[in-house]
Amino acid sequence: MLPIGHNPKRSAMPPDVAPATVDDFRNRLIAISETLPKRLRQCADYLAMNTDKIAVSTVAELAQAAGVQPSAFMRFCQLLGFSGFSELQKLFRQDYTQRWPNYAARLDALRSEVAGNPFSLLAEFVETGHASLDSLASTVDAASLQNAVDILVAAPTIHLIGLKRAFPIAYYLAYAFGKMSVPAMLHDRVGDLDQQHVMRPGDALIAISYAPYTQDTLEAAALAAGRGIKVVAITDALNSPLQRSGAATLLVREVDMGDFRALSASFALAITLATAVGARRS
Amino acid sequence: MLPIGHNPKRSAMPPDVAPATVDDFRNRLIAISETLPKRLRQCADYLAMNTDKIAVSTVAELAQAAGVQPSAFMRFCQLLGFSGFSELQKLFRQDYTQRWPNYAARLDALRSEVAGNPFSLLAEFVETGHASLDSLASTVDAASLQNAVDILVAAPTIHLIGLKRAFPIAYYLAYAFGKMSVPAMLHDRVGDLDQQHVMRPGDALIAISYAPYTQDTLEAAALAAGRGIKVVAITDALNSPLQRSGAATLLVREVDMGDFRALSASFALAITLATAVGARRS
DNA sequence: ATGAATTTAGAATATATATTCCATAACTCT
DNA sequence: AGAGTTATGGAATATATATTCTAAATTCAT
Repeated sequence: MLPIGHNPKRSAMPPDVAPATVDDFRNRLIAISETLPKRLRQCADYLAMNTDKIAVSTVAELAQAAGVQPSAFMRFCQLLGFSGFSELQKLFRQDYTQRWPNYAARLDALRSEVAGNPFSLLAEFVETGHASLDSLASTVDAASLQNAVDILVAAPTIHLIGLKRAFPIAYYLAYAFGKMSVPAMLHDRVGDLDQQHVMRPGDALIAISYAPYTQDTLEAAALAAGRGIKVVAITDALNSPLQRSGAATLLVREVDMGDFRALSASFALAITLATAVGARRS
Repeated sequence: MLPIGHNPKRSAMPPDVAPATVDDFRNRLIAISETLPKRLRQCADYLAMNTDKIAVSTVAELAQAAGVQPSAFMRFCQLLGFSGFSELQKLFRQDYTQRWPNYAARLDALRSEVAGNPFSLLAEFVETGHASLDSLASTVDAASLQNAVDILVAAPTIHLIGLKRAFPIAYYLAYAFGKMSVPAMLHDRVGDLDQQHVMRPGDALIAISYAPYTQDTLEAAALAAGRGIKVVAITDALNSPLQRSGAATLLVREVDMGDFRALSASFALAITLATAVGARRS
């Protein structure tokens, strides 16, 4: 009956004292999440990724989101050392009101701060990311997108080429197609493509290149076009050399900041292509 | 008895429809606050300066803070057009969480609409990209970022590992570091790292992994940590296994849609790291 | 200053939400 | 395989919280 005294059992025991700060909470969460049974682990995993929701949700909501019964969630709170959910929530509500006006205004404030501060730099890149995403709606139109999807859906195998800065996108497309069992081949040099048996009639090639255009990518596109393979180009200018291969072009203007360009817009476009093609093929 | 029909009395009447957005709320608040009797005006004034507290407080708390009875606060909510306080609070809780939309419902909507319409799919991915970028402000804090940059600046060589979905980010970091002549090595399997001579004392490792975590990445981080190499982790959960390597963690929540996740936020963070480190090194 | 209308405070009630309990299911260990 | 232990789901209960109601106070127009 007495809960006093130490217990050498395998799963974690609630400590005598509740976490007093959000950091305490974090640490305790990390500490116990190794040794948790299924449902309680679901709670831990969910909260680890969604700490921000604690302040504004009910147990019922959180429990459902974690795929768990409210009672399980309750027991989890107690394992963390709280008397119940209310106490946990109180902690986060306090934290929320403390560091507020920041949340929305923070980025603005930071942008004006001294350059060289990494955090204000982050604010800048976040901003350029937003800008790039916004521009996507005006550079890509529904018809060309539809056209590109149609081409890709019809292709037995989709070939991919993108080098240097464009490589992450080509890779990601290959990864996504793979996940959806869409036959795709990622190429990282023209040599591969050059062999007759690699690209077969009816196949399609997605070529990705931004200025200054990578020679290999252009060659690959030209090679494919020469063999009657349809080319879908993801590029950044109307007069991009990729156009010369008669490619179905999807235009992406990444806003650049200094020497580097974010790829937010390109990725949004890439996932769209992958998902749309995946959906149509299955 | 009938509340129908207009009333030409001096003080404001509740409108038929409740504010649907935070902006609506603000406008309505401003509109009526001129013509309010004492206690209700106190409510208005208090909320005008403390809108952020609405999501995480009870009527009793807010009423007390405004120096008013709960019932007065109640009547104020109704003047605003809400059925009661709960409805008002719901608006603000949603506004706070809306950045992490409810995908279950959303995906269903998409599945029907999107099959033949890639453009609306693109719109969705653009939106999730925006959401992910916004979330960075709340998951990454200035201190951890600064800490990570410090670690990387001090390292003679920066090692990079990120596989599967995280690979594009690792690759991009390597590319960016390369452009800035920061010594960096991209690893794509643990084997490389395992050799004593590859990671030298003082080096740092950037490990990138999102749930479900790739075993090789975790092993690499553990291996590095075991040799006293400092680890900077880019990951998505507090209890991410990367934490076990005592890594300096940068938390990124990519909003996911279905099986795929955009990488907008991760890239913004990656470029920031690269640029900040590059600037400090040169 | 007086009556009518409006506003208010506080108690009473309704509702939402957290929390506990217990029977059953899933493990562990021998 | 079977006893003992731990974990789970769901209903039952307790508690917090929102909301309504009414009598009293205040305000306003005349």
